[in-house]
Amino acid sequence: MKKQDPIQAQLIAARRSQILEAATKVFAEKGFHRATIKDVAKAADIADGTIYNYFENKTALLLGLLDRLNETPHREEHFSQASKMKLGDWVRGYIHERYETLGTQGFDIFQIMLSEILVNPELRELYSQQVIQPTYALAKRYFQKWMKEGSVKEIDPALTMRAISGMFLGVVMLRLMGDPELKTRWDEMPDVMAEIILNGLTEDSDG
Amino acid sequence: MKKQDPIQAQLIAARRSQILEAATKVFAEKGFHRATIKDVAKAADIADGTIYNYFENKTALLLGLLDRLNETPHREEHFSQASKMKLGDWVRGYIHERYETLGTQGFDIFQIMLSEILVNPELRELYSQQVIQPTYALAKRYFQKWMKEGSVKEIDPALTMRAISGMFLGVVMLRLMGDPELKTRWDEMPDVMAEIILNGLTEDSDG
Amino acid sequence: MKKQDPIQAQLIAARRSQILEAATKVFAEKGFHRATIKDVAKAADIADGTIYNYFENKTALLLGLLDRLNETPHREEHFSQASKMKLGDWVRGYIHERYETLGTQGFDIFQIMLSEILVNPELRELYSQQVIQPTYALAKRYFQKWMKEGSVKEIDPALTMRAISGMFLGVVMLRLMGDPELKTRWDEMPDVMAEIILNGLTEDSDG
Amino acid sequence: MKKQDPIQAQLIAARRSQILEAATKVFAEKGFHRATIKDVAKAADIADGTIYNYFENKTALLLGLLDRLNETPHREEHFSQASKMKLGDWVRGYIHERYETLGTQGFDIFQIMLSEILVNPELRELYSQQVIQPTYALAKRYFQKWMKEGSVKEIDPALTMRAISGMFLGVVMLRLMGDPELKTRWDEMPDVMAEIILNGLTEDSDG
DNA sequence: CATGAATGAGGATTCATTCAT
DNA sequence: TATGAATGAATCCTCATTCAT
Repeated sequence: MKKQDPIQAQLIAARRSQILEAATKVFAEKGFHRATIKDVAKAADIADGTIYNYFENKTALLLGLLDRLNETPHREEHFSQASKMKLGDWVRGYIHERYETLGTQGFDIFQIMLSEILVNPELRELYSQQVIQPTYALAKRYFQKWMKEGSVKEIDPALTMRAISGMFLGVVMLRLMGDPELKTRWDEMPDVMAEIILNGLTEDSDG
Repeated sequence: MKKQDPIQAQLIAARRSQILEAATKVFAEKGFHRATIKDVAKAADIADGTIYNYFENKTALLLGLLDRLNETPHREEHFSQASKMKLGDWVRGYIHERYETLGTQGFDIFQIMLSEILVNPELRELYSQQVIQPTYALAKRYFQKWMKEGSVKEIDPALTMRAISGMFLGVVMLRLMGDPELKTRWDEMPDVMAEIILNGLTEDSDG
Repeated sequence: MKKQDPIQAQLIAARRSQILEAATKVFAEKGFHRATIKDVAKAADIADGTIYNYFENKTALLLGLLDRLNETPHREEHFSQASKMKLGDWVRGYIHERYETLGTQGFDIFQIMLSEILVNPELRELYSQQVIQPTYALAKRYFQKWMKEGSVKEIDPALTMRAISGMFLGVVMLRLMGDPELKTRWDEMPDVMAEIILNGLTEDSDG
Repeated sequence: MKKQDPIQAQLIAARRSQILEAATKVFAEKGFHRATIKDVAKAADIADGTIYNYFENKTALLLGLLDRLNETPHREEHFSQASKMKLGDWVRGYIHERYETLGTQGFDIFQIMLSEILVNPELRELYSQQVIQPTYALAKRYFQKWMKEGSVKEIDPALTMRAISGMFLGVVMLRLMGDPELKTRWDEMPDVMAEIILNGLTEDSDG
């Protein structure tokens, strides 16, 4: 009431950012459960109680992180370029981009998030609604277009999408689980995955 | 004073089994963190303290479960049949089998396990050593054979294996995250996945 | 810079009133301990901090409420009519009036107040000084008059007064404790109490 | 299972007693809200957590105290002697006894209890069920007998009982509120109260 | 080995109060 | 004076683990 709403809103957003920043760092280091609110507060250089002025509880910090991850991605943009490219290039590009958004610290926090998602229904639901479903919806449109064009075989789009996004997710999981090969040769994965997705393992004529 | 080792050993093994059985049930129901030692003890119909005669601490229960999951699988057996079949049939069969070992409760406990693996380095290491690496080692042999035979293209085996097992893992993850489509149509997934792995999404002639 | 004292004083009084009004409502609804300063501030439509410009701390709000309850009562007035009436009528009237000042919300706030008085020495002292002692002092005068007139037996006035006001208080307590009979038939109590106080339970001749 | 049930039960009862003893002392000194579980644990010379093996939560300690107060009283016994005595003697005796059970520390703890009862519905309900209602039920029987005998006037028993027990309660309240007169002359109160209850304030002939 | 009562460190959360603006 | 964000002490309760019996 005292200050103008827009400025207020900015301050609030800034403080929330500051807290989420700290949370990202602390959670990535110690994991969600081992990290305490005090840890986060210290990292953000504020008092414990202040966190509760911006987040309902500890779990809400995770939800906040999720929201944040979601601000970045330009999924739609990438899909929209599909029509302009050869399918192969597009797939490689897509994988690349998807994996780039994870970037360094992204892995750590994605690891924490996945761990909690597996165990926390609320978070799971949110992730489903905010990340998975929208992606499927988007992908479906293009998939159908490709099928009509004949650049993609006539197969069940729903399950195929799940197999493919499963591959993305699973490869990340394997890396998160510490596979050294994946860590070292991470940059080669998009090509490998794209090749499998597009052409499979067998020579052209097999079945 | 001590009884004969073999009998002792059997008793100990039995008691461990009893406890792990209980742990499986309880963890699957409540998750690892929410489940208490008391819960497990009750489910096993023994005293809290007794558990500590067989497991060093709560985490050791998870490690125990992991060991246990590994007793079952007949990975080697399946691989050994590879030479006898057409590649396509073999892949479909393998996926089927892999997913069957999860069965009902398997999903719940795998969910818990994955969640912890992501966050607990010790567990992660164990999982890597006992499950992932052996699988890779095994798969690698056959992969190379297939390549020599020409039934599989010449591609990097290490990364390819990771992409494929990533797909297995990721699809399970997506189901664990609550995807309704995957729950309903789970039985159709092996065929879809096999088709992609073998032939990719594009018609034979594409690139 | 300061405005004239009288206006200042009025503003201050008004703001205090506004706050106490809100406190009454909030305390009655949630109880003293469960109610937060924020609750009161919201109800008063002011900022938390403002309350501290008018009251030293949370407890002072209760003291303020007590002061306020004391502005209302017309104890003296009622007593002053004693000489004009028959004793019986006067007693019945007094009880009626005393209970009327409680009125709906009165009960709730009295409940809170009593609860705190029992536990908070400062409040207890204030209640004693501002409510109990004045009442006794007043009552004593009339009591002695009635004794001289012979309309009341020669008994110890101090203890008798305590027994009688104890009855008033205790009956309210019983109602506050949720007695359904008292809630339903509350209006009949003054007559019952008056009858006991005046004539006791036994027929005229007993002892 | 290890030790015999009866011995077990005794140990448990003893520990509960030990804790309630400590709680009585601590609550009486600091009040319910100001007293911490740690305080009680220290007073009982046990660890904080141990309390929670015997009581669900802090409030349960109060409920436990209430139960305990209820073990003592010999209400029924006293009432059963009613037929043998003159009404006047009986009433005086009853008041005496009722007030004796409070004895020294009883006042402190009753004070805490009342304070909480006024504010805690659960406790209120329990007090109503375990103390108030049984007393009413018991009293009602005798009341009706006395009326038939003619030793008590024909008045509404329900409300009369409430007026009288209200007097008991209220006088205690006034004492708890610190009335010095009541503290000093407490022993005289039963006679004063009995006189009022039996004969009222007025000389025999009045109305 | 089995028991389960005792332990007590640990952590999320609340909220009265302060104070810079 | 009004504001309300920031503070951080305070506390209930949980639960893995120990150990005397």
